Amino acid sequence: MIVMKNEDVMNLARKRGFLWSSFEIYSGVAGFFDYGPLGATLKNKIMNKWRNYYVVQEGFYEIESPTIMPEEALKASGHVDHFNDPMTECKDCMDVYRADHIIKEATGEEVEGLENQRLTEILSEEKIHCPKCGGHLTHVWSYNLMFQTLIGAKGKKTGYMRPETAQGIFIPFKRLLRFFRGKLPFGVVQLGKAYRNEISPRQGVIRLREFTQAEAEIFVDPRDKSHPNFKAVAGEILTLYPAISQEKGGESIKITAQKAVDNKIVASEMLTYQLCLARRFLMELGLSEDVLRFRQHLSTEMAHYAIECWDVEVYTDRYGWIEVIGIADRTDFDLKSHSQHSTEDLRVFLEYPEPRVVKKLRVKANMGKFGPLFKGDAPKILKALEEIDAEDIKQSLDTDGVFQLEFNGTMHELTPDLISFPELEENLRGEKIYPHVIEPSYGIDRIVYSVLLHSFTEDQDRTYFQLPAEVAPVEVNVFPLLNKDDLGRAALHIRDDLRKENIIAEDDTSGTIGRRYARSDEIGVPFAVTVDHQSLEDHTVTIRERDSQKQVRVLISNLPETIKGLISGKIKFEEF
RNA sequence: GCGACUGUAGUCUAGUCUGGUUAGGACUUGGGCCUUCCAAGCCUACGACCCGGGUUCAAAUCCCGGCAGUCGCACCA
Repeated sequence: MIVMKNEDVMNLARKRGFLWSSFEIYSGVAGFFDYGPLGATLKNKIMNKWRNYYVVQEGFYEIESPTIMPEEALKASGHVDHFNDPMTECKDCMDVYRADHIIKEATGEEVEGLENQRLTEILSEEKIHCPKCGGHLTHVWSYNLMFQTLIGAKGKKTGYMRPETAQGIFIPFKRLLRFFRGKLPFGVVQLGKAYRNEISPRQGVIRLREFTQAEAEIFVDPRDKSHPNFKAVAGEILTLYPAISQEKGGESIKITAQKAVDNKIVASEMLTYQLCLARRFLMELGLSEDVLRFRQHLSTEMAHYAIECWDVEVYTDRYGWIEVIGIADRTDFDLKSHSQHSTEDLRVFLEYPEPRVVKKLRVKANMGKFGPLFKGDAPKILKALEEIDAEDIKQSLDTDGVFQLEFNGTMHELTPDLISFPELEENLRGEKIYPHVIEPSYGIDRIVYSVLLHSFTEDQDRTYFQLPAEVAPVEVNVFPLLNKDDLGRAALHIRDDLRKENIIAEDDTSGTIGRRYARSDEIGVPFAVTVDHQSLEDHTVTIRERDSQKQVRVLISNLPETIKGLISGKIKFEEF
């Protein structure tokens, strides 16, 4: 049974301090949300769980880079060009077009890079109308998904809020490569805010203008996308929705990770391994198999940097299937592009298993003649010769008897008596290549939302978040059964003892015990400890489990250890 | 971005059409009473007309603008 009610979930989340829209007293700004006291803790716990997965278990390292980036870096990444489209809209049929595209279609002129105002003028000068219905077009506006800012007192340098955390990992690649002592594969992660100035963010926490990403960039040898630990996940069953099924209107398929690779449904072990990891992560957060699927991007929707991408989607009642994680093979797009724009060599030297012997021609000058002929220019001409493929020079000499070299604006004729071509055996130990990047990119806010949505439970007389104990923002509540005698004081002692053991413990004395259980359940506290009169006599208390509402009695002295075991899952409540 | 509709305590809502007393109720929440285990009851307290401007003797109510929300269109590299 799956109960989801976006409305009820968001109401409860707002009421109990998980999530609310930001800047409410100034009537709010669309696309921004606050995490309240419980929400922030829940989110942090989910992020820490993510760290445990990727940093501790996978052995990747976390870095932190600035959220403001200079224009050059985002030009290299392709974001400046892809986020700056001049748009125009038909006043009649309301279709939206790229203004430069329409003009090019109508006039054949390339107008890319012109100012919006100029484009607007061209539209009216050339009497260009809506290609669909012939209606009038609006003025041209910039459709820019990045938040722009100016860096420095004089504000001469344009900066942008980063649209993804990934770039912060690609840019210092040389230093990272050195940190990992030059060996592939290695993984670097970053958790942090990213910013996109969405046109119309109207889907609550699903499309935020400022959101939290957790991204891992795994740098791999492009010729070897196997995974050393693939066996560990090979038997896991994945719900895949490949591009080809989507195009044919087909259904998703259930298939083992091994078969997905064997049948080439997913391109590599590396990618498939990441799918399995994502699935495990979400399931441990309480999302069940039947609300999860992996949808492959169609070639038309793929981002500019990827060759293959799988979205991990979660089913929601309000929005249908939503993407919570994107797992992409970004190839060498980013490193190559940053190399070209920055002139830094971001390649990795990969050693061959065996050195390769390559036979090669070398240009050898007969210095006895070469020197006197060219005098002072001789060394420079020699250097220029080395830049040219020896095969080409030899061929030219063999056929024409002369090789023309342009140097410093004058032509020099090189004759066969000046140079010879001894054959050399070169010992190649490896080559320099751009690593490929496998990138799982988690949308933390959407995951928090999914966890709340799917943990939301309504039974006959309770409404509550059935959060996994591991991520519950309050781990245990301590209640005196009644507000009299010394029960309250005893409860506070117990609460403090639990806190000393790093357990998130709260107390509540307001209202009847039933009301307090209800309040406690509502925010998903997995366990409640109740102090009664018997506690004062035999030093025992009861532990009540949220989901079963059953109680067991334990010694107060064993309580912290028991609660810890229950939260971590090492002790099962049913086993008492 | 465009259009339609909507906006009263934490929540749900009465009042708005037809301008006029101290903006009413329920739930929630805080304090207290009662209470030996699952939102009971009683007393009590806190708490609101989205923001700005206009019309008027007087605006929650009428008008204009803004913001936000919902829906539709579009957008979502």
